[in-house]
Amino acid sequence: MAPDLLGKLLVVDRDGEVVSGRIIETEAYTRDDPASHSYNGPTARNAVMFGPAGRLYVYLSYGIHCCANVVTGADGDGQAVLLRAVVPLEGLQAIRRRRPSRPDGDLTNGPGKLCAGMGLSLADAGTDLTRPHGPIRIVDDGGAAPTHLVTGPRIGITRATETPWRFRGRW
DNA sequence: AAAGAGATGGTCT
DNA sequence: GACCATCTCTTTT
Repeated sequence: MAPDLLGKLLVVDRDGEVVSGRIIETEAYTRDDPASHSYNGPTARNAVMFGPAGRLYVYLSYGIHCCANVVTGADGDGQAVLLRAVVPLEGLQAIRRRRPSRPDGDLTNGPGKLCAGMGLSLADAGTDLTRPHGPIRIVDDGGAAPTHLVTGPRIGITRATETPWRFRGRW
């Protein structure tokens, strides 16, 4: 489920450099959801979404930006959670380097910005995020669950806009 | 501070 | 050929 990812860490650990951020905003997308990439069934693009949970689904948005999702459904379900925002934790230097002349508050506070700042791209699609020593992983460092949730409408979609499946953690 | 528009390319009809 | 799960820069209050 989407809220379960709030508070966890997205860690990118490669090229001898560790970058991480705490997930503070997500959106849920399911198979029976008109706004979801999986709505019309499996295609070449969304194949990862229909795979097992815990994999990274990355797509190209508006021809320019990459957006990262965590597959949350069982194999064949076509369900994923879009990572909308993280708070930088480790590797702030590297994140700033990838996002030149942006204020600190705008480094990873959006799905495209998050990918840019953390260095994620289409080439990373399909990565198993549950491998303890993998290059990209979701980590539960404990005690980081939000004290409460704020839900709201999803952003940037034109269908099923009334479905309040955007989740922001508050601490 | 808010609003508007352009960039840019894969995917699906 | 239309439609985007967005971002950034420029223009206007």
